[in-house]
Amino acid sequence: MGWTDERVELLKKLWMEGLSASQIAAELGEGVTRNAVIGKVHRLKLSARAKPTNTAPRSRPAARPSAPRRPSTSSSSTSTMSAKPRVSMSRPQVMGATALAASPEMDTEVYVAPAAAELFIPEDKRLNLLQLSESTCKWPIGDPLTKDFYFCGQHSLESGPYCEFHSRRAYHQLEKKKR
DNA sequence: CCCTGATTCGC
DNA sequence: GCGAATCAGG
Repeated sequence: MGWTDERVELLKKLWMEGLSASQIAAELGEGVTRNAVIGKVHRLKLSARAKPTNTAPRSRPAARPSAPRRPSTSSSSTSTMSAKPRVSMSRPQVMGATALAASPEMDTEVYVAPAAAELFIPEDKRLNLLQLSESTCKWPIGDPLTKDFYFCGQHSLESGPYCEFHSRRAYHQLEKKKR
């Protein structure tokens, strides 16, 4: 779908209201990605959303060595393809003053706090060192010097040695700690 | 990992 | 003009 006047206006409005590109894309409907939104925003020259008192130096040589762009026709490269439609994503995710701008459906949502509950592994699910396997979460729990030590043991992700919960946890800690 | 906007460039 | 891919950052 092209950019009709209406859609452009909505884009402008939402952008100026401070919504993120992905949120605007979701608002505009299917077939519109956040990249499309950002691209359009740039073309409209309304990038500067809020510039109180500062001349942004815009220092960025950017880097585009010579990597091949889109492979027009995705031939059959024999490998495990894991498609991720990225469509079923509708997340309010409150941020700043943006939240009240778009709210098609404000339902009575019940928020169930995850927290500690997910960290508790029933005894019959705990694993010792010898019980670990490829698809087993290797997140250690407890004191290794004590009998009170075991591994998470949940089914681990393809992308790592941990289950979803612990994988996320490990990552965040690492990035934050990173130098 | 999740996400953000910015940029480039084939179409 | 459009937007996917990529970059750079949080």
